Amino acid sequence: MPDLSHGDNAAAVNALRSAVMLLGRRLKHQRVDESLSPTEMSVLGTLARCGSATPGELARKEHVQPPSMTRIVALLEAKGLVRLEPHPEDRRQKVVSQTETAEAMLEESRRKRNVWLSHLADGLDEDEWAKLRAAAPVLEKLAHL
Amino acid sequence: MPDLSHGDNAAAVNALRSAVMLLGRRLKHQRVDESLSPTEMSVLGTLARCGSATPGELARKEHVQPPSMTRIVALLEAKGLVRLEPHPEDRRQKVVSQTETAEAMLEESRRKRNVWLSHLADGLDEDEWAKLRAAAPVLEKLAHL
DNA sequence: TATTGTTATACTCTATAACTATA
DNA sequence: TATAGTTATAGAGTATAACAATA
Repeated sequence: MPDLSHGDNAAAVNALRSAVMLLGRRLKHQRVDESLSPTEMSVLGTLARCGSATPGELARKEHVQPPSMTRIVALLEAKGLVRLEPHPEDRRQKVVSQTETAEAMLEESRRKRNVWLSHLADGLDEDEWAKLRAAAPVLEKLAHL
Repeated sequence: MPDLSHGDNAAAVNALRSAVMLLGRRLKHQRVDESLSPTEMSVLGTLARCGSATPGELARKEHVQPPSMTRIVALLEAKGLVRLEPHPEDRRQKVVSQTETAEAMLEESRRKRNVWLSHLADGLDEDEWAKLRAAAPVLEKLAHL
């Protein structure tokens, strides 16, 4: 493995870090769904993919501490977006799954996201979009590393 | 401009958003410099590039409200990393610039960042790194759009 | 004893509103 | 009047520590 690109990687990591923090701050405010925090949104996305999960599993997947996930799940339940059921085999655990309301809401948020996307599209050319599309799965992998 | 890629862009934005929020949370904790928040770090980076700036300019560049920047600058000053001087032409404004301590600290943080980078390098192959390097400037542009 | 989830509490970062000083 | 910066205050989101119930 050649180490030539190490310096370039360092520069890239530098740029990524500042861009990620800045984008994170801005995304917090440009929410596609008012009244739904980024992490709540992310949990719903995870449930849409996985079907259902225990609070502990969700905490691990979102890289959040268990007490934080307790709060997030409680908020989602209060909004009618998830359902909590007893675990069939282990009475300590619970099973969290999304409701039909959540599915409808995710569809609606997809629509709103496209509006925001149109704004961004004006600022980036096709070549830049191609780079973003290529990097998106890598960033996801990186986030979960 | 063909609209064929719009759906793909939406998917990419989706992935980017969740990756950005997740990475943001993790970066908050995996700080290259203990006792220096991501935004404080970012401000130092900006000052390193621009030489000096007023609190208002910094707030605009970091997309933070003026009172937040007041606090950040005060924290950096307390740590001896920036210097505040009166503006030569406008007595309402101030000029913020980095100290020699800050430069030394940035160098030290660069060293620590490479340690973290080595960890990441194990998880990504060269092709993935190439995609990240290509996307890094686009993400920065996006963050400032 | 170890593990899952919760409660209680505190901290960090940022925002909004109201104020001061200068232009 | 308008602008730069500050002070005071509040809110969102997360963490740690201590606890309950179950394994």
